[in-house]
Amino acid sequence: MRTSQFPLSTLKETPTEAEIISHQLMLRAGMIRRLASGLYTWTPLGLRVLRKVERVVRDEMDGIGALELLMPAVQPAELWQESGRWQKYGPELLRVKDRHHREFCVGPTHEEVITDYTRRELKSYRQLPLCYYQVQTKFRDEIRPRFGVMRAREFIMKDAYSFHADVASLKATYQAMFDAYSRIFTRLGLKFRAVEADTGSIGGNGSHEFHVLADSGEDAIAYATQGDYAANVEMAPTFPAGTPRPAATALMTRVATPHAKTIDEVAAQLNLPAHRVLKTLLVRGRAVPAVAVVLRGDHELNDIKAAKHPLIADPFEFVAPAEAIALTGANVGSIGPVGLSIPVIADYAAADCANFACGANEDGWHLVGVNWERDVPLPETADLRNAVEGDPAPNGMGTLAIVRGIEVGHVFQLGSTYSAAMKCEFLDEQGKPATAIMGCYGIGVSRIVAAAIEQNHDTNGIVWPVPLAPFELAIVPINGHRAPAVQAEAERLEAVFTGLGYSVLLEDRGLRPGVAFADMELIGIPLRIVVSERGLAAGEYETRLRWERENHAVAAADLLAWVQGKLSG
RNA sequence: CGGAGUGUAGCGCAGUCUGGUAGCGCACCUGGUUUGGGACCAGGUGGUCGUAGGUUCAAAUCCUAUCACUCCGACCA
Repeated sequence: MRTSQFPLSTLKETPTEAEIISHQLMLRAGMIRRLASGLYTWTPLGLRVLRKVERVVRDEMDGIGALELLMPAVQPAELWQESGRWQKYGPELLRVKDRHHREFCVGPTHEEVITDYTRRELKSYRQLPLCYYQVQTKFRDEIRPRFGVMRAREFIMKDAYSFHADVASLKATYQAMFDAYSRIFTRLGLKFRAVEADTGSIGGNGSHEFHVLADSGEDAIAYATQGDYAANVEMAPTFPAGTPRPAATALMTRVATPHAKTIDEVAAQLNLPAHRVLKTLLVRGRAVPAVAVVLRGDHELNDIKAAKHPLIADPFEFVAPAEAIALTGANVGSIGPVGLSIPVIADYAAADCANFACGANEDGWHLVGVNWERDVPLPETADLRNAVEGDPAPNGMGTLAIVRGIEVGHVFQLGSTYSAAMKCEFLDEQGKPATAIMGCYGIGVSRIVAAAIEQNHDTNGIVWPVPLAPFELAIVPINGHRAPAVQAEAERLEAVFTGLGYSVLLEDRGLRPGVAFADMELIGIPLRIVVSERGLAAGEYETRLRWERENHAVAAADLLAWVQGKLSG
């Protein structure tokens, strides 16, 4: 391909709409153009990268025996009503009516369609297991699309679904999928982590998310400093210290804390660190109007864990501030466990505190030197907070560290949620009807492109991992339009490398070298070969790897081997 | 949906307070000089100032409504 024949519409300046680096660079490199909020056109350049991702994904899916099919993007409401999700899904589901006023949705996912397809085809356990996948455009009417294709409304996803006669078969396919995902992200050259994930409202057992590690990620991942434990922070359990509480050395005393509302304000007035101040939050109870949850001041309530607690309402909800006064006699900010008449649950870490401060259940007053058992009965304890950096790791090895990640894949043992609701059945070995067990497995194909840029860029632009690059090789002749020998040599190299199966972009716009280099760097071509009169005279080429800062002088005879060595790795 | 903000040429912006009929940089076109890290000179194309009303002799500018977009929050495979 030659630059004169290929639309490179690079921008020197960053459009204001782009907030994160991958979005900025995708716009500047001319990979995407916005059509409306959350809707993007992939340019020829951008599409080349997208296709590279798809190629690797397809290759690995085919490799584990998954079968590609293609389902409609638009789906009839009836299927969603059958699964119950027509009601559950909410406004994120784009619903449309056709000319006959029949209801449809633009598919955000395809569990219903695949289950419907399979129940029509599936007769016997002998057909199982089955595993299908597709690469398809999905639509989710996100409340707030942002970050370009990272969180777009329309996006491309690889979704796979498996059907099984028993759990053992499901687990085997789940493991094969898990391994295939690991190979995909490895092949794409991305730093990633598989983490244990919340199974959310869908239910089911095993679930892992695959995250590309990047500071701009929307998810927090907790991982063990030793061993390979990793989980979404919302999933990482915390534990009691397991050592005796420090001795009660202080006397419980009432202290005025005028106008102190937040933990920081209270801690400052009392001259105590935040972890010595306990906070008391009122949440809706399952059987009672309110339950008090006590946490260390420096910890955050985890509402997923809270909603799973038998005393706490699911879904989780805070008690309205006005109600708090009636229940405790004090406003939010001055509530504490001492003398409360509603049920109290203490987080493990809060229960391990001694000589702590807490609200006095009277506005403007706190208690200091408080101790469990001596001053207030030790309530029921539970894991109710988000794990933080330095917490003991759940695998018993080292402590937790926290990094940010971009979720690019999710594998999920669905169970029979959809197959039961939609009666996806088969005859088992005894000739009895049985319900299929399902797994589902997604990869955010378009999101991977953005995630890869978040992880691979520098001040000059994108630094594609070789497997993702829109072109592997850039050939830049210096003053080719004035030096026929240079131009001829550049074209010869183009033909040679193209013939060897490399994707080559030849710069033939007659630009000044600086402009040509800047463009090739912005769009992230991994390897650049410069052809010049100087080089020809010396019998060598100047090459540069995108992730390096120095040029290499490569003798003409060695060029082929050099390129092959760099691009095969 | 709540809060904040922005809409002026393809992109980045000034002009709005104080009304007088639209400008700068980049990009683009023509000619010339240049050519190893985003050149220079000269000339040029391109905007119903988001949209619709209103006030006024006169509106990018003041008023009203409306739309779009961005950010923060709630929400979320």
